Amino acid sequence: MPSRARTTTIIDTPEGRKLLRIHGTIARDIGIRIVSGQFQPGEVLNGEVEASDRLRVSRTAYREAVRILAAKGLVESRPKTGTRVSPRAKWHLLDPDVLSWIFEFEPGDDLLASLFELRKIVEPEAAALAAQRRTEAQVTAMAEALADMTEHTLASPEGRAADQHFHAALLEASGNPFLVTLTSGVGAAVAWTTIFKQRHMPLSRDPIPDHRRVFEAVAAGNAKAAHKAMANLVDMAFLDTTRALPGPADRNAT
Amino acid sequence: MPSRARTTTIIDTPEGRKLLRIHGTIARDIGIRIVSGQFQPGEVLNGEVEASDRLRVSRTAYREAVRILAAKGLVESRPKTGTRVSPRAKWHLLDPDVLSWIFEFEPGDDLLASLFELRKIVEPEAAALAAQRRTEAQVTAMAEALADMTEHTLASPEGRAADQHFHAALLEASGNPFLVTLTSGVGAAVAWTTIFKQRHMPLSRDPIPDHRRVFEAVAAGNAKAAHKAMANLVDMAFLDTTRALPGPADRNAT
DNA sequence: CTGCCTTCATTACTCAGACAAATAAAGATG
DNA sequence: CATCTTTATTTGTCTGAGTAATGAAGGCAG
Repeated sequence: MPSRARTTTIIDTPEGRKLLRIHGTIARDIGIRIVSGQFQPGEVLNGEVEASDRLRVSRTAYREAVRILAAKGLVESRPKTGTRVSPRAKWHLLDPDVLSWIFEFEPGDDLLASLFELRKIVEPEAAALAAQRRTEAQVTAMAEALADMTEHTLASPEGRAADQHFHAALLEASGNPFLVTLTSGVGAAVAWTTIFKQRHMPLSRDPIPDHRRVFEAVAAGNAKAAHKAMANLVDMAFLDTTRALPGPADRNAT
Repeated sequence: MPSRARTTTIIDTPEGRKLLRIHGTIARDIGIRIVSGQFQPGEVLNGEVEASDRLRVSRTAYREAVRILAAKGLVESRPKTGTRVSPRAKWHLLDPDVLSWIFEFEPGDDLLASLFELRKIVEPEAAALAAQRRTEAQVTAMAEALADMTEHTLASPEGRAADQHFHAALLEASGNPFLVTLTSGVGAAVAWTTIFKQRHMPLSRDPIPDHRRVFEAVAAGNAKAAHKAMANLVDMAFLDTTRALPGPADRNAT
């Protein structure tokens, strides 16, 4: 028996990506196909046996992948009927993984606009709350992150990490755990597209001053100013992102 | 061998609850213990073998439960170290299941306040967007839901369903899928507490007029009025909920 | 013909036991 | 003392069997 080349299952680990087990990679694969429209809502996936041996994995691994997708609202499985893709209304669109899968394939234009619409609603308010509630330690953390951002630019990984730290500290300062999860997930997904952006055009505009304005307003405890500064920052980020992503991307008009 | 009484595994299905498989019930069990603080972040769960035979289930079922929890960011498992509860910052607090688990055990007072803070930020804006973008069909749907709410009251299951339909239609009208998932999940969790509320006190105030004002503003396409009316509605809902939930609930001060 | 009940076939669900892979910690080596 | 190697433990994966749920087809009365 030639057996399978399973022992050499080197999981596709591009670079800074969290390395996944088999069930993780399969969940990601199918998840991407679902959010990209390759598997339409209502469509039934192949049965466990067929699917698992088409993918050359055990049923166990495949089933765990399906559990993950079901936990994120992408599929629903019942005996006799099989596993079918859920309607889009049931998808947990704000789940970090689902978001990353969406942005993995294509940003999606209208979805991107919706996402920034959400940011525009939430983040300024979060900044305003942070201005009212921030502790000294949080101000210090934001200051350090801002300094790191200034030193390394957004063109470097360190700079992007500093950007993330800045926003994380700000959200932390808002004192609302729901705002933290919401915006951190969204922010991570958007940041992922920023990398694409950097490839196409060097960098349209220096984002540091925008960040500095937000920081100073929060540090000063000026909620109104923080709100305004953050609103401006989101607007600018949206402009940068849309300008960088060229195509009309009309491959599937949902 | 007497075997086990597994054949009589009647899954605990209280009433209107979605009936769960074994892996689902286990995930829910552990999930509730995590969000309620019985399993602290950083703590490692029992090994798969020990845990699975303590629960009298197969390792497969237990593992699928862990996959679900991992998909929701509650745990992280690696070989040799085991499965450990993730820090709260990694939890997907806006996941519908996680939310329901949180509200299953204890509303949580500060968490409840944070949740309504989020609603207060998002829902008025969603109403404003709905006022600008709603189609005739969506207005009709909202009108019907409102009529049903008026007929049956919130004291009846039909009335609560109508309430959900009303808000769902409104969110749909906002044209932003992220707002839909965000608010529908949050709304469902809050609605779940409404049932508790009804048990303790009959009903403090008639919510119909609040809803009617929102509806009329949206139907008229008046974004500002819709924003204001919805803000008022959320405020009232918060007052009702906090007034109904009595205790200081000091059992675990996070 | 219609409506309800029973039977049946299909599918996911659960179980059991074995082996593989990863990795933190202990131990050996320089 | 530092670094490499070994080891033990835990999750990860595979296989094959049997169970439970359920939509659909068929039977039976009205």
